[in-house]
Amino acid sequence: MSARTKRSDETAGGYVLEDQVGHLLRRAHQRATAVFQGEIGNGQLTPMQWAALVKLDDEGPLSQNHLGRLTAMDPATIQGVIRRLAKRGLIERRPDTVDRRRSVLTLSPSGAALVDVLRANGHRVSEAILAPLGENEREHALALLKRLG
Amino acid sequence: MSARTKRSDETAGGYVLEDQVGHLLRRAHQRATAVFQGEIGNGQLTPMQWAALVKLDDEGPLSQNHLGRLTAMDPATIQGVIRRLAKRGLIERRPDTVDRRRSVLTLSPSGAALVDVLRANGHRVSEAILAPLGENEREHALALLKRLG
DNA sequence: GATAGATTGTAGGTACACAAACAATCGGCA
DNA sequence: TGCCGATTGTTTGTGTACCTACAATCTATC
Repeated sequence: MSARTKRSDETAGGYVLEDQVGHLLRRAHQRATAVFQGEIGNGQLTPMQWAALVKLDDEGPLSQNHLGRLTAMDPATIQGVIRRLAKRGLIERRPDTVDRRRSVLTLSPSGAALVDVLRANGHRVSEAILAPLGENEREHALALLKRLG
Repeated sequence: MSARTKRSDETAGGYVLEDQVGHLLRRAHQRATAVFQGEIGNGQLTPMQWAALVKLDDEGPLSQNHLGRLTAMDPATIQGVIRRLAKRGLIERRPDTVDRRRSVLTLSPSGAALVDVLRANGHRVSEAILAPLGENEREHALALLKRLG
């Protein structure tokens, strides 16, 4: 194999990059984040930061690792996300009086206000990502993705 | 809204993070890369590096940017991928005699050998990622993902 | 043949993503 | 009470991923 005989010349059963789930998932995710940047209405905000803000708004005060689990982020990853959000004043951290390992996270007033304003844009983001699919296919796509997660 | 009234208490139409395509795509992609690392059989190799190697094997010598386009990578991103693969001796770069801006990439003998050996594992990776779905759903899922990319 | 515009590769900066290793702290159990 | 294992958060290191800006080079057009 390799180099001389092109894959496209071969019969079925070949490994075609464009047909692999992993590659397709990566490309779809790529486009999804690009759409997010264009539609969320706040150039600073990334998808992860948005997820953290929304979850904090929905669930109320949480520890850092707990928020990470709810948003599917590594402890090392959520740490950076929180640091950047705190630096911008959207999140406040205070030590937990009961468990001295933890710091409790809450949305700042401006953080909560931002979430309220941008929630509508969040719906627009999801619609734009799903735009290539018909109305019936969207529910089906979501169901399949949930099983693949 | 925000903080006091939990989203989960509200009626339909709320913005639930777990139901957003972007979030689901991110989680599915997350799992896909984890499965890759476990099944590809080479601890060093990442999904992007694998994509670059396979495409080079399929298409023969290519310029760096061209390879990036074929694998859906930014010029700045493919640059790093190529640098690491070249450092490990899996890819060779030589200046293009015709267009002096370009450098032509080829698989080294060991790079080509690696692709040959691991192609079978590539199929195993894709199957493992799709394992949660039934036989009929897989084709449908691939088709939907192609339209979302 | 000169020049404007596009393309190629590089560099610096920011932001995920995860593994590995670590100190501080908590919880349960002897 | 004392200790061991688990949890919390941090740090370091590597690898995507994209933006902006840039120098070198090519191409199309005049």
